[in-house]
Amino acid sequence: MYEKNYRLFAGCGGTMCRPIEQKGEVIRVIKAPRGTQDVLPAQSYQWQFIERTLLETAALFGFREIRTPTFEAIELFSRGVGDTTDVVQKEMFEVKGQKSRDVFALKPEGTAGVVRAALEQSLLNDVLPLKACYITPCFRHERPQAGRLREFHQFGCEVFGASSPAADVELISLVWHILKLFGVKGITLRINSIGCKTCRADYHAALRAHFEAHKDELCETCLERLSKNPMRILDCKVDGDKECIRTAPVVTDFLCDECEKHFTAVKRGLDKLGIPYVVDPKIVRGLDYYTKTVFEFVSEEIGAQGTIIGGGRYDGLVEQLGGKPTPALGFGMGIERFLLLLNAQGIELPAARGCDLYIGAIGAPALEKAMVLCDKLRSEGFSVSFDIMDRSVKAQMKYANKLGASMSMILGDNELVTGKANIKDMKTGEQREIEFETELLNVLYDAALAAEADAISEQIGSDAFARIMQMGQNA
RNA sequence: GUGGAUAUAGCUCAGUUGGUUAGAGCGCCAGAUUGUGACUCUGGAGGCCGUGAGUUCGAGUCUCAUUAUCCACCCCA
Repeated sequence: MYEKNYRLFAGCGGTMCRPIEQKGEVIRVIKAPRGTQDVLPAQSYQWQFIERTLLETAALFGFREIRTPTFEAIELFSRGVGDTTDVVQKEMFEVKGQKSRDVFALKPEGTAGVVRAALEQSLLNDVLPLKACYITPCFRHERPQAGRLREFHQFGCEVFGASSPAADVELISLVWHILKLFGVKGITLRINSIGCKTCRADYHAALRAHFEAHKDELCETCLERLSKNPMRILDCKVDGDKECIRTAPVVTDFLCDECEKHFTAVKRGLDKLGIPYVVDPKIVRGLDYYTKTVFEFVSEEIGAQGTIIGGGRYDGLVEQLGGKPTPALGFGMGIERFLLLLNAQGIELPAARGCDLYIGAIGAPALEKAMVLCDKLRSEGFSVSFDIMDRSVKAQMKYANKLGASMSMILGDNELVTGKANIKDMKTGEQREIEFETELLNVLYDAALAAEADAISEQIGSDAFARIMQMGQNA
């Protein structure tokens, strides 16, 4: 029987087809698609905390959240991100409804959708600058690797309407604030200017001319890059330290006056704010829309995919997507990569809210009472639990311990008669008797007040991180 | 898309030159005198050794294929 059913799945391969027999039918366990990740209950507090902190920090800089669809017209990306980019050419997920002829793309990045929404909803006709931020899933069909998933999440910030270098500096300083807040170290800010439309064209031409002359020295991928994205050759892992690369022309020598001035002002602003950076003429962003300032925040600690934040100015994008010429800039941060970094550096995030009280019960009448009490306490805003597993008292206590309940109380026939029960502090083990109908709520309020007082005293003299943490918890 | 490594319990991993019924630690569940957690002790559940074929009297172990995972290239966050 088993053998027979098992054979039904022979050939489909992989652990996803391990059969499980239920009521005579074989039901296989389905695995998540390649390159996707589950955020489990035990870790979701990390996500919640990070997301909250990012949005709140961005709010300090005047950014408000925008939410745009997960899928968009394919043309939005081919026109926005660039027809020739890898992202558009070979990494997009396409989706369509079974009954519809229209094919869409799952968004491979966040910026294009924001620009689309800004144009469609006429946000750019309102007060400028427009500052919008978002947290969104992004999808790219690549081979999964450390720090590279097919579905990943991006926190992004976009500024529209500001051409001043001060905008570039402010945006970078937002990232700097975030990194400081979480206490991450060892991140390098690398900046570059890749010029505007005209001076970049000049530079590309010069670069191509240079490498055409050294074609025989280049590796295969670099030959491909020569036509597609010649700046990438500079960063090649194979050819990286060959003579022809050292002697190659440098972008910054080709910047027009305006771009040159802009870049100088950005560097000056960063100096003013005390933000350390490295000018790296090899930085190339893979998306076509970037102009002038580009930057990356890179870590050495999370594997080969070390760019945690990447961004820059994209003065031509709005026009490209049908709006009037509007200077703009933004960045995207990979939340999974950021999490990898936090873990690599052993940075602990505040734990999720625990259980305030566990009410154990012996017998049906007591269980009913526990249920009613829990219901009442929950509507007062306390996190409480009771037994829904028909467990023994001992097992209930064990469970309360595993929940990390701060207090516990057991109800049985005796308690129902006297109206009194022992309430136990799970940390110290101390017990005291209370009248649970009248005193329980006060006990919980007292405990909450004491916890808050502790938190405040810890906070005195502490940093912004703790304050934001507190803000979040009170919210 | 290209290359390398790996695949044994929920997790981390043992498993000898191929040899009876595949193990440990952690976790989970249950007990250690009446209705109270943590520490300790005892017991239990949970695996066709990723899948398919081959070699062999005999395969978790050797060979091939396949799938998946990880790492790197590429690309990017």
